[in-house]
Amino acid sequence: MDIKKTYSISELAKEFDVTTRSVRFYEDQGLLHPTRRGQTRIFSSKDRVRLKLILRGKRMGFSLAETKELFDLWDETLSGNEKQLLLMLDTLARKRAQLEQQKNDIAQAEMEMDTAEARCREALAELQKRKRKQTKATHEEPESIEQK
Amino acid sequence: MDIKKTYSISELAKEFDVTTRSVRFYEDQGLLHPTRRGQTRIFSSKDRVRLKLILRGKRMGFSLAETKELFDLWDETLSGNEKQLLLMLDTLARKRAQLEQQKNDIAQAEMEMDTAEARCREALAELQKRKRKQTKATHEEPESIEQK
DNA sequence: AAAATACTTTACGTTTACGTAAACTTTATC
DNA sequence: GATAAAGTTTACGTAAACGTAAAGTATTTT
Repeated sequence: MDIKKTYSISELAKEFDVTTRSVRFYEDQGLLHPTRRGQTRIFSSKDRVRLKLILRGKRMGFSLAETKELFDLWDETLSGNEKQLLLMLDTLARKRAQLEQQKNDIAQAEMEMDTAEARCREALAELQKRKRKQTKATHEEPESIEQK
Repeated sequence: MDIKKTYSISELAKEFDVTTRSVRFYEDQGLLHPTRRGQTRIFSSKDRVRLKLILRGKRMGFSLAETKELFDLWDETLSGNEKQLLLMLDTLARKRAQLEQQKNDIAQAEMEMDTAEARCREALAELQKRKRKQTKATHEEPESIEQK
């Protein structure tokens, strides 16, 4: 239960920081289904939710086509026959597998970033040590050390 | 320490299930740097690692350009001056934030898939119940029930 | 009513990440 | 030595996801 019932294109665009062009494109591709008042698009809170899902999907590396497939499948599922329900369960299982893969990828990436960061810090410490030595060695004219 | 030292283009392509076209494209974009024996490309195990990283990046929604930036930055970092090291640390922090966002996205998606699956199963159970009732009601001519 | 603001359609342009085909060379196999 | 297999360059093609005008309509503000 959202606060508002309907939204203009620019409201949605602003809220989710996308261009109106993108929103229209998503409609064009069948991902959003605003009604019209005259020419003007009126978006429902369902559309709003879907826009949110579209953008999350993008962050997770899903194409618009993939997201649309999910939307369509879910709509068909709501029509409620057994085959559709089973199909949806199947799709859900596959998507879960994909998410597992992504979680693994992220975990790997984090580990590698840990070691990368550690190496960076080591190298920095090494540089600092040398700097201090230098400072001691040239102790009588410390202004000779570069310090931008 | 990998098993092998060098790889042909088709070896890599097969191992990671990409086309040779893709591998050449990655080289063209400056992500891989095979040496040559005559015309033929010879890939090092460093190239192999990078290919693996490229593909993982793609699964995580990174563009080739982004991945290349990281590669380049890391190479510069290895040259070891302080500014580069600090820059790398900064980049690492930003990437971590990005990964956090992705983890949130995944967690959200998983929750939604949980409820979606639950609804599916409810709907299925509902259908089964109705079916059983039907069977009882028409108990004397059970062949009248559709069962494809 | 004039001007500004928000929205619309139509349509061509752009970037990314390759696919696909043509024509050629090099290397391995019979 | 012919032929197949694997590799190469060059170059045009394509789908996705918008960007960017252009030119018009509708609404609100002054």
